[in-house]
Formats: sequence, C-alpha cells, structure tokens
Amino acid sequence: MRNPDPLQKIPLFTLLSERDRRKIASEVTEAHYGKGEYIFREGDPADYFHIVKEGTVKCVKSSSDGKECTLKVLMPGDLFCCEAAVFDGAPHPGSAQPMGDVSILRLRKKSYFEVLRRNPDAALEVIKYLGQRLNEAQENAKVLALDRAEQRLASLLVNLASRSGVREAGGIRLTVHLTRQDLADMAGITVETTIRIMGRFKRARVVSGTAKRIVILDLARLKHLASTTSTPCSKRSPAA
Amino acid sequence: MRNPDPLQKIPLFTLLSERDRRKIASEVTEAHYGKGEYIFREGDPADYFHIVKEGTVKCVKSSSDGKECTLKVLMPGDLFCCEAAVFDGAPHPGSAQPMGDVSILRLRKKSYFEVLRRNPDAALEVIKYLGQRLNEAQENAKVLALDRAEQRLASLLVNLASRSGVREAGGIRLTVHLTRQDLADMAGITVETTIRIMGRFKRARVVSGTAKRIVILDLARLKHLASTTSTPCSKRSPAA
DNA sequence: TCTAAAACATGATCTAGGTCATGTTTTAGA
DNA sequence: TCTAAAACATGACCTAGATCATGTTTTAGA
Repeated sequence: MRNPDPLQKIPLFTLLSERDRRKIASEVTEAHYGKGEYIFREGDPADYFHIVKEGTVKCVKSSSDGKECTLKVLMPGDLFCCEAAVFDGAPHPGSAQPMGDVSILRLRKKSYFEVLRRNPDAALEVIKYLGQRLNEAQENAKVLALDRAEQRLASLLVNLASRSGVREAGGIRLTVHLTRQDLADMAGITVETTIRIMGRFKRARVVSGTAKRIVILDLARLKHLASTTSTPCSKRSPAA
Repeated sequence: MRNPDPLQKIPLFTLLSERDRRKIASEVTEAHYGKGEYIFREGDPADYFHIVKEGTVKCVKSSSDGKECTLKVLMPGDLFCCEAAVFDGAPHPGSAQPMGDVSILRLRKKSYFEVLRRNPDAALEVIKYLGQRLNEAQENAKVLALDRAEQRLASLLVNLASRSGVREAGGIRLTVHLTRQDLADMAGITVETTIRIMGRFKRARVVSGTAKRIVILDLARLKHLASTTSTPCSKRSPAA
C-alpha cells in the first residue's frame, strides 16, 4: 500500500499547489540505508534533495587531516543537502551518514526548483527555512568560537532536548541515540572529555543514561551551564 | 545628483523586473554610520534588509559572558541581516558594527518579500544566495571545531584574499582594514596568539604588514598551512 | 547464552594557547 | 607637530583539554 501523498506533512512541501505536490510526489524515490553506509559523500555531485523519512541521519564534514565533525543530526521530516543543492553543479560540501537504519526520500533538485518557480509562497517558505538554518549554523559557530567544553556540551544537550526530547517521568528523554563519540563530534571536543563532563553532569543529577537512553533531568540547570563559565558543574556539590 | 537605480548592480536585485526594482529603489533609504556606533544590536527588532553601499561592516555575536566573535565582514554590495530578516518578528541574532565610516541602504523587508513573490527568478536567486551563506557558515564551523590556531588564521587569510584581495606587485593586498584584534575575533583566538602567529607568517615571508596594509605574499603556502597540521609555520626556516 | 566488539570510564601525562604583565610602535586628531 | 590612545609585540606563566594507556561495562548477533 503506497502513500498517495507522502510529502503532505513535510513543511517545505505543504505550500505547493496540490497538483504540483502530486507531480513532485510521483518523482520522489525512496531508498534505504544501514549503519556504516553513506547516503552521499563529500565531493559527490549534488543533484538531489533528500528528506529523512525514518531514522536519523548525520551531516559530517572532515578536515584534510582525517578528523571529523558532525554539523547536524537530522530527524524525520528534515530536509537535507539543501546547502549544496542550491548550487548548480557544485558538489556536496559534506557527507551524510545514517545512524542506524533509515529511509530517505530523494527528489531531483531540478524538478523541485521548477515547481518552486510556480509556487512563490513555497519559495518564500524555503527562504525562511534557509534563514533559520543559517541562523543555527552561526549560533553554532559562536559556541565553537567562544565557549569551553562544558558549555558546548550543555548547549548541545539543550538543543537536542528541544529537537528530539520527549517529556517523561523525571525528565526529558532524547529519542535520538547518541554515543559519547557522537556528542563529542558535535561539540568539537574529544570522547574522553565528553565522557568526563557527562560524568560530572550525571553526578550532579543534570543528565542520566547513555546512548540508547539519554535523559535530561534538569533542563534549567543545563541552560544555565550553557550560558556561563563562572559556575562549572564540577565545582558544585552533587545536589544537597 | 541622485542615482536613479542604486540597486541595479546588487546581485540580489538585478533579477527583479525593472518596474519592481524601481519601486523598491524608491523605498530604499540611506544611512551613515561611524566607528563605534551600531547599525543594529543583537535583540533589536529586524524589520529591514541592509545593504552595504560603502565601507565595511562586521557581523558580531557575543556570548553571555562578554566575549565577542565576528561572524563575517561585509563589503560593498553585500546584503546583511538576511539571517534574521527572514523570520517574522524575530529579533536580530547578532549585531552589525561599521568598521570605519559606512553608508548603508535599508529596505523594509516586507516590501522586498512582496516583490519577491512576484519575481520567482529573483526568489530562487535568494535561495541560492542563502545556500551559499549557509555553506560558508558550516565550513567556518568545521574550521572552528577541528583546526588549530595557525590553520584557522591561515584559512581566514585565504578567504579574505579571495573576497577582498587585489593583485599587487609581490602579492595580494587586502582592501579591508583588519587589526590583529579583528582577525582574532574572526578566528576565535586571542589577540596575543594572533600576533604571535602573524609574526611567524611574517618571518616566513607568507604575509606582511598590519591593519591598513596586509599583504599576502605566498598564497599557495598559506593554503597549505590552512589544510595541514603536520608542517606548522614555526618549524620551517624563514625561506632560504 | 556466549562472545567479540562497541561503548563507557578513569588515570597520568603533555601542550597549545589562554592569561597577565610590560613594553614599543603606529595612528589619529587637537 | 605633539600627544594620547590604539595597535602591535614579546616574555613568563598556567590551565583546559588533548593524548595515551588501560581497564570495565554494555550491546549485538551468532
């Protein structure tokens, strides 16, 4: 049984005319990937838009000397490769890797642009979306440029809580599964440092759990830790 | 004597119909700022697009504990505040400061969006532009996350060379005037470190000069320094 | 259920680059 | 042209966090 309009719920497609959306939908193809594979690699030609249908995907960039950083973790509904897809002929500036089993919808970017030309409201929506992404990217750059490890990790967890957190007895659980290594790659620090800081957070009852089940116990405290260098977590006693 | 169509040469406006461009032009107002002033501050309401007409402007973000980082230096023709301007009602996520005397054109964002709705090609152009900016921002984040001070500074200088460099006998001179502090704020390092590294670059005949006159003498070498951690500048002898 | 491979954890160093202190040089404006 | 304020420069020191080394615990799949 095929979904007649798989794009209806994806923000960037809802504003299209129904006719155009159907047209686009008929051109969308679905693909599946597993851990260890690449959806695309840095330098590959960028002819498609990608949409996460199920699972999570990470956008990765690597430096010339082998190190990697994760720019963003994408969840169902997120559109990706938008950075590259807007250039004509330019290759992907980063890679996309599944973090487990995922299904991806892909759409030839040429088709999408044609349709956007006929749907100005949708085009403005895309402008808005890119503006938000740009904003996030710059906020991220600020954190990387100015904050120290503990603050970076705290900021990251706060962001993740709002993007993938579900309320639960005693805290906010992250639905994305992130190992310490994943967190490290996102915060621009090493695994060891991440483990140590997460250990402190744990002892202070700010977060709990590992990869499969990370729970934010004290969001307020975490926000505070993200925004000040003056009271690092280590200095405080583990809750009276 | 007033320029009848000041927007004609600005990339994001050339694709508008002449009629719309004139309409927009009639709504554009010009403003002047001097050193030490703010064009807008973080948190201010963002109702306008801004275009640099003359001079240079820097986009700045500051962390909660006072430190500042410079996200980008904007030159004549650059459009800014695009990050914020796309949200409805959201405030500016950063400040804009002139780096000397500047003239700025400002345009109510509502007007621009109305016009974009009627000019799909121009809207796609904006999408493209934002995609590029997003790309730059992510590239920047990568550098901040993975590279060390020397590489960051080298990358920065390479970028500046391509954005504001003019060929000159013996090298590429930067038309923007940047103090060591400015470079530091862009690279996410301290002034002292910047001065020391620039000193090394100078001794190695890779760059020369200060603020008013920075010249890149050896772009190839600089590119190499930007992309590898294995042969830092200090280790090499200052050219045989 | 067992087992190998991930993931998590912790301690012992080491160092890039931050911080502080104290000049010198350049620049701008009176 | 003089002078105060920026900007540039350099040394001494110190720490956050990287690196390396060596476990333990958890997870997945046979």
